[in-house]
Amino acid sequence: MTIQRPRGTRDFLPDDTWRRGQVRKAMKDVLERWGYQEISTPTFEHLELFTIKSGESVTEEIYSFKDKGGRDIALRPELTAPVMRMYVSELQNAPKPQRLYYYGSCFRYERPQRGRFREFWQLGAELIGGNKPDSEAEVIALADGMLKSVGIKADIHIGYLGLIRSMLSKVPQEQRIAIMRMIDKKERENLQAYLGDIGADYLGLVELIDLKGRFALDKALELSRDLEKATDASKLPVEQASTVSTTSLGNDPGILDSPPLSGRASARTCREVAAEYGLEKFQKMVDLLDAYGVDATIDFEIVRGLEYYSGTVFEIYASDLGSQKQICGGGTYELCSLFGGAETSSTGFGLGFDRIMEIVELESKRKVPVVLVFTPDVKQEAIKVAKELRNAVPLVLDVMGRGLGAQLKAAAGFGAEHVVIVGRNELDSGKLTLRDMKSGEQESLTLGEIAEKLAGKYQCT
RNA sequence: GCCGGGAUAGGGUAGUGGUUAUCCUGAGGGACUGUGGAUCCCUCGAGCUGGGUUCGAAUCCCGGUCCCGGCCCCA
Repeated sequence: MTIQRPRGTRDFLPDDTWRRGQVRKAMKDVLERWGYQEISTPTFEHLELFTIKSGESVTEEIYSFKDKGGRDIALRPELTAPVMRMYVSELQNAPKPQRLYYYGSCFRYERPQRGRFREFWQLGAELIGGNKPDSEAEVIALADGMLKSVGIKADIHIGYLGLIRSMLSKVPQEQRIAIMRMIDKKERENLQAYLGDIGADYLGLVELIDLKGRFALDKALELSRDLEKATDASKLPVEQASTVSTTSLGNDPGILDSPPLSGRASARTCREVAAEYGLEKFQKMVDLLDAYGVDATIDFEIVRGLEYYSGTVFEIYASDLGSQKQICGGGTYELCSLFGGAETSSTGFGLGFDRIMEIVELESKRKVPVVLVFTPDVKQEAIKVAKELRNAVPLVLDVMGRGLGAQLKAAAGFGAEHVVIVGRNELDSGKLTLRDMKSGEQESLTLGEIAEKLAGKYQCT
């Protein structure tokens, strides 16, 4: 009986690992060109880091345990919180903005299915220290560039929480939470009915989220004007919703338990984040995206359900991925104060690396190393030759004690394109035999000539 | 947590109660002593797991594990 992998985990064979490496490298190249710097954080953290950010309910989906010192430890379920923790403790006084990126595995105790595993990889970026339209546009354009670099065609949907939060400032908080949830869940009928029940039809929310693209923006501008008028007239204290409150967990059971909420509700009750009209900011951002040449759909239905997002939010979808088609999510948020730092806006995103791997198509294939074939009587010399050639190309040589014929046979089975043959004749003449395994042609060349000839064909990546 | 479909050598498979479990591929060894995947020979290697029904179970029934797809959820 062999030992199995734990549920929801995967082994990556050499080919898989190579493919993942290629994709990762292509996307990292883009990040580096945009001036982002890689960081890494621990695989496990104090459980508290994640419950502070997302509420106690997340513990249900976290791999957590008590260590031998009695500490509550969690395998990280995401990377934003660790990155922000690191920023608060190490980088608060560094020049802003900070452009950072990360790649690493995360763990969630969930039911595995297509594009969803218990250990999965995220590649993400954070631009910390600004909330201007410029930051948001840069980050979205960066995500777009990364996906394009690996040939993925994706739909980018961008929303703006400033407007919706402002609209919702007119209704009590519990209702706000319920409404956000219904928008996020795309429960249109329920939303319509609920807004009717509480007499909030006049907000025009359903109309707004039904529109996509340019029309959505026009509608938003219209609603924004109405909103200003209404506010002026009634002198409603907009600050009620605009105040940044750093109150941590909302432990009010009345709110947590109020139907029809569950799950994310606790996350939303964590805190209030600044809400402002600022629709012109969003418009500027859209114009900048245009300059970047990014094709995005304006979609106010994107609310990302999380209380700490404050400005632009976005999600990216890939069509042929079935039910788990979202490959990227991000936005502008304020998390620093939760971890004890001065409040700072950041914009960032996380890419679901495994889902991307399901849809990328790689044109290149991995090169099989050159095989050095030798007659057993010159093994010592062959090893010295191998050592030299390895400066130029990846190369393997027999360790199975095979004779020349068997070595060639093995090289053919191995899929080698080139074989270098070393025997007494070659050593005496000073020229080695280079055999092209496809054509069967052989030529006599010096070690240097072989190295030069093959180097270009076996560039290690 | 819920619903559906699965699980037979390393990979791919056949087999609806009957005793040595099918075939392909693969891997290792040998023949072959300085030139190819051929051929020949030998070897290795399997019914997820635990119960039950039965004279007898890969096959039928139940539990569990894992995989695939869909819900719930997705910080």
